[in-house]
Amino acid sequence: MTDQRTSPVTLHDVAQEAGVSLATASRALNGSSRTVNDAYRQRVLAAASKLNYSTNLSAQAVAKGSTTSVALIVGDISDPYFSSIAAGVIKGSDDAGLIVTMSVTERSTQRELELVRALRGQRPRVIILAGSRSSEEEHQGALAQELQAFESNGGRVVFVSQHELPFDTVRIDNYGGARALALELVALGYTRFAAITGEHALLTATDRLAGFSDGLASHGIMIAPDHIVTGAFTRDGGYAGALELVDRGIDDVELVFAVNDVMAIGAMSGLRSRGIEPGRDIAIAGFDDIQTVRDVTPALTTVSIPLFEVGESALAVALRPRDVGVGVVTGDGAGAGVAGASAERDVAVATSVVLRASTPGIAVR
Amino acid sequence: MTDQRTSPVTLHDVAQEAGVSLATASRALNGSSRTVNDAYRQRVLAAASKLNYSTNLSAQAVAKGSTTSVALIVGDISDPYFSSIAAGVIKGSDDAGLIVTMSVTERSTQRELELVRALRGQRPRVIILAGSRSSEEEHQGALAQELQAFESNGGRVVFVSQHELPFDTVRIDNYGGARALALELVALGYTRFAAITGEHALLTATDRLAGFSDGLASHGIMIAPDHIVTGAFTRDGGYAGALELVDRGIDDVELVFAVNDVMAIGAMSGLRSRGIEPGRDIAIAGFDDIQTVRDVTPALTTVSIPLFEVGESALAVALRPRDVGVGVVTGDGAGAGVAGASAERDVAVATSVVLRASTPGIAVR
DNA sequence: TTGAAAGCGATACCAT
DNA sequence: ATGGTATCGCTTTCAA
Repeated sequence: MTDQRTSPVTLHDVAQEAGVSLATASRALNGSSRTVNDAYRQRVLAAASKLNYSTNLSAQAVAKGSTTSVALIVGDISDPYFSSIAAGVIKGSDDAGLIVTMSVTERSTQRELELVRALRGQRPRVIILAGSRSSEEEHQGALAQELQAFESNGGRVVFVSQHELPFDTVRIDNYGGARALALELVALGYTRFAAITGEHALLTATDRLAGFSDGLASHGIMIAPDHIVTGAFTRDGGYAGALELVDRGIDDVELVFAVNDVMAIGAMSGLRSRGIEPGRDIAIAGFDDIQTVRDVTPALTTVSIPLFEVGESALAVALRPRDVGVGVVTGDGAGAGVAGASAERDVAVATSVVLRASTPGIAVR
Repeated sequence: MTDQRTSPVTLHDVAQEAGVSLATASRALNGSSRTVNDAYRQRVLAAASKLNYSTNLSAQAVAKGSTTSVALIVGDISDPYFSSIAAGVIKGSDDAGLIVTMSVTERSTQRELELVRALRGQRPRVIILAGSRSSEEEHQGALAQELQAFESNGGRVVFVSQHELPFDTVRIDNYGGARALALELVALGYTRFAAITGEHALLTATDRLAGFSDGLASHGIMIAPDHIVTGAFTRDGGYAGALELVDRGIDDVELVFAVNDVMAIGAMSGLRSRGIEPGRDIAIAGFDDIQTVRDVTPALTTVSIPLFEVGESALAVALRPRDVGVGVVTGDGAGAGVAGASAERDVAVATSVVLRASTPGIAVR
C-alpha cells in the first residue's frame, strides 16, 4: 500500500534485519552447499520475506561472472514456425532455471548481426539463432567473427536449421524432406508441378526447392522455369506467388509446392480468389506442418518438423558439456548429408511426409 | 581464429590499450554528454573495436542502478493471439533501445505469480502481463503485492486485456465487442445460438460470453444453458467443445460462437468431423481476428482486435512519464465502460466486428 | 576535459 | 559454520 518510491532492499538490509553478516545472508539465500545453521537460515529467510527482498540478478551476474539467460533470435515471432520453436526453447530454459530473452530480426541479416552484437553485452549463457540464415558472404563473415568472440569467452552458440558456419546446429533436413515429399507425390500420380519459393539467399528455401526438384528429377520430371515463382517467406508472399503463377498460366499444372506452410496457405487463398479450388482443381503441398494446416480446407499435405522439439533440442545442445563431440541423432536423420568437420556436433531432426486432402490420389483435373 | 577461452575483455583493457583512464573510456563508449576530447574518443573507439569489446550490461546495470530490459509474460507463445501482441511489444522495445525477455505462464496463475517473483530480480524497467488474467481471489492478492513492490521500486507494470488490479492497462473491449457481434448476427437473421467458452475464472472468456449474451438478450434471445460448453482456451479445446455440443444435440442451433478464433477454428474442424459443414449446415463466429481466419474455409466471422498495436501500446503506456494521468483512447472505444479510480490511466483499444463467409446472411438450414 | 577513487549489490576466499 | 573483505565491471562524483 505504500506508494512512495522506496529504493530496493538489498542483501545488506536483509542481513541487518536478521542480525547476521552479509556473507551468511548470501549463503542462506543462494549458496548451494547448505553450510548455514538452520536457525540463522530461518531468520534470514524471514527477514527477506518480511522486507520483500528480491535478489538483484545483475549484481549476482557481475559477482559470479555468469548469467542465467538464454538469448533467442528469431525471424518473426508471429510466424508459427518460429513461435513453436520458441515455445520449445522457453520450455527447456524454464526447466533448467534459465530466463530467455527474445529478439526479432524481421528477417534482415543486417539486423541479425546488430542483434548478436547487442546481445553479447548481456553475457547470456547461450545464443540460439533461429532466424533464417542467409548465404551472403560478407554478412556471414562478420557474424561468424562476432559469434566466435562470444564463444571464446565461454558462451555457447547454436543454430537452428541449415547453416554454413562452424557452430553447433540443430539441423532440419530440408533437402531430404522435400525430396521425400516429391517422391510420394510422384507415386500418387502427379507429373506436372509448379513451385513457390523464397528469395534466393534464403538457405531454407533453396534447400527445400532443391530437394523437391531432385526428387522429381529422379523420375525424369522437371519443373519448368516459368513455373517457379519467388516471393516473401510469408502468407502474403504465398498469396502473391499463387496469383503470379495463375497469371503466367498454369492450366497444365497439377500440383503447386510452396516451400513452407504459411506460404502454401496463402497460396490456397490466392488460387481460390481466382476461382481455382485447391484440392479439386489443383493440388497443393507445403512444408513445416504447423498447427493450422489441419484446419484449413482441404487439409494440407506437408513435411512435418517437430518444431517444439527442435527448440528443446537447441537448448539441450547448448547446455551439454563443451567437450562432448559425439553426434546425437534424433529420428532417422534420413539424407542428413552430414558435411564438413564440425558435423559431429550436429543434431539432426528427422522430417516426415504427411499426406492430406490437398493432394488427393491420382492426378486431378 | 583464436580458439582459446580468453576471458572477456573489460573496459579496463580498452582504456589501457587506448592509453587513457577508465573513466575516459567509459565516457567515450557510453556517457551521454559528449564531454570527451575527440582525439581520445577515437583512440578508445579504435581500441574497443580492436579488442572486440562488448559492454557488460550486468555490470552497467549495477553501476547505474537501472536496466534496459522489458519483461513480457504471455500465456502461450505459440498461440497467435499472444505472439502477435509479443511482436508489437518487441517492435516497440527495439525502437526504444530496450531488450525484451519473455516468459510463458502456460496459462497457470500459479506459474504467473512465480514468474513475476523471479522476474523482479531482473530489475526490468517494465513488466507487461499479457497472460490471461484470472479472478481467483487469493492469487490476485499475492500478485498485486508483488507487483506493488516492483512499482514502488521504480518499475512499471502494464496489463493487457481486462483485469481487476490497480495497474495501468491496455484494455481490450471484450464485452463490447462480443455484444456488437451478437447484434450484427441477430440483424443477419440468426435466432438460435450455442457457445463454446473458456473456464470460468478466465476473465477474457467470461467477459466475451457476457457481452454476447447481453447482446442477444437485448433482442429477447437467450442461449439455452445446455448449449453452452466449456473447454480449454485452445484449438483442441474448441474441437472438443464442438463435439460435446453435437453430442448434446444442436439440431436446432443456427450459430456457434466460440470465445476466441483459435477455439472457433478447432470447432469448425470438430463439426466437420461429425459431418456438419460450417458455413452451410451451421454458422460460426469467433473473436480476435488472428491472421489465419482469412484462410480457413469458410472465412471466419469474428471481432477484430489490433493485436500488434495492443503490444505497442502496452509498451508506450509503460514508457510514458509516471505522472501523466490523462487517458489516451485509441479508436472509438465503444462500450469501454471505464470504471474505478485508476481508469484514467487506461488505454482502450477498439474492437470491430468483421462479417465473413462463416455467417452467411439470413438463417441457414 | 581528464583521472583517481568511491560506490553499486552480490559472491567467495580466507581467517577465525 | 560464520564474518571480514577483496573483487566483479562499470558509472559517477570530486579534484586537479
